[in-house]
Amino acid sequence: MTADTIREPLTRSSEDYLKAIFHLTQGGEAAGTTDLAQALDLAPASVSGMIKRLSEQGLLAHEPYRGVKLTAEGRRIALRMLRRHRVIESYLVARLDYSWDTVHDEAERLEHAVSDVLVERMAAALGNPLVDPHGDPIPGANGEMLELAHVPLSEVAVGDAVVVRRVDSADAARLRYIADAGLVPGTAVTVVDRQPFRGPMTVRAPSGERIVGHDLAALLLCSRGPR
Amino acid sequence: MTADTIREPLTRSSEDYLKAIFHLTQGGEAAGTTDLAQALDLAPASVSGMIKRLSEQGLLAHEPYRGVKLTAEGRRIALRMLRRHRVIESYLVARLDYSWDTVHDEAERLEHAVSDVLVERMAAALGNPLVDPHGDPIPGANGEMLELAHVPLSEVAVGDAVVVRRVDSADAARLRYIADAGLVPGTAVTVVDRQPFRGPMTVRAPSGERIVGHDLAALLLCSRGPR
DNA sequence: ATCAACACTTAGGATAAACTAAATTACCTG
DNA sequence: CAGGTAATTTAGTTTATCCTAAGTGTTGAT
Repeated sequence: MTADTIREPLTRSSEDYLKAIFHLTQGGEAAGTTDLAQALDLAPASVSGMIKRLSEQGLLAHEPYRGVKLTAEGRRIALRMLRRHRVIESYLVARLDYSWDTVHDEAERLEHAVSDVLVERMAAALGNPLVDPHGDPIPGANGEMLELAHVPLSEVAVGDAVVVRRVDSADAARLRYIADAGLVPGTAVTVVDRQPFRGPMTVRAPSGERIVGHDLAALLLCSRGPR
Repeated sequence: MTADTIREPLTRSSEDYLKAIFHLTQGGEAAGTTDLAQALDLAPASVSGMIKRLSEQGLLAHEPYRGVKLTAEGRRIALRMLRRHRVIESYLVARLDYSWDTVHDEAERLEHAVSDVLVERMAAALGNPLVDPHGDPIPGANGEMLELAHVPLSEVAVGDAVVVRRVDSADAARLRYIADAGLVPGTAVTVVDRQPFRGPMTVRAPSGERIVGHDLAALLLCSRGPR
């Protein structure tokens, strides 16, 4: 009986915290207050306060001085936000002429304002896509998400041929650079050379040979097969 | 030099106040605190407080105990919100299968979140429409608005033929009723009979003869000519 | 001309979310 | 294992927006 509390609608801030925590805990580790503060561009003390509120609402599991993880409910909400964000990005790019480097900020605001109905209409209009324009998987309406075994380009061996599937960045300038270099998702590339010690690598792409720095290569997630 | 202050972005609340004041002052009269409170579903005291803040920001002209009007700047912002709202409604109906009775609430939230770029993209995608699905004129990007000489159906004389152009209501149930009665904008109707003392009237529409109450007829704005 | 009713404003308080400054805890290093 | 550093939390303040309660202004009816 006490199980399903009547949940009052979350604030924008709360939604942003949950999203950020979701991202930070992708690796399985709890998210630290400072990391969260950095991700959200807030003072650590502000984050401590919000962590307390969200924990009281049952959305976070907080071990003081140890960090936070999402509860099942918190995770459900985070995935809903992620779905919204990625469906919106997909729709804006496909139907309203947005480019993949400018679409993030718009989606960041809209994701807090759209209704579930609108998200589903947009998804349906696009044929329920499984990935967004950056190659990121779009969680389903029930929270299930395609999990793909991608390898960062920075870890592909010399001689190997892979396909760029996903670009792990929201930075507009970086995304434009990647597009200009002809390394968008779907591009087949072969590693020609790799320098050690996080040095640059050389890849052959349809657009020609490119020298790619290690940090950038680490953001280009690739697959060997057709997916 | 002091003329153009750097204006920090308005809050959602402020935008809603400006919109409501715009509507209430359409007739030329100043808007009273109580009317505003009713329109926004807030306590009058809260409205007094916000009026003070918005006046200090130069968006309202407030005569204590006499009501408020918009300044030029306040009006500019209100028209921008109105454009957003009506462009969004138009887009959702045209492209995402919304019906005219459900679209209002969605637009009400989105109008605070969309960028100018997105609004213009949506408008362009629809060929820059001049009216929204309810027949309300959409202000231009520069604030100019088509002003049409419409007559409420409730004031059309017996025997006269007019075309419904605009429905002045945001209430979903009422809008559904109007659609069911076949009286959406664009419909040609002839007044067959009118009862006095705000009584019902009978009109002939393509869908058949309809008896329309006075209050509803007052919401159906009509024109005689092609517009 | 007064006063009751209503409209409006002021005063004071609550909540959410941010901040800074100060205190506390954890952990690594020597 | 003591101490220092970095991470975290607590305490107290600020801003925006709402509230209720109380006080003030306006006005129409007698």
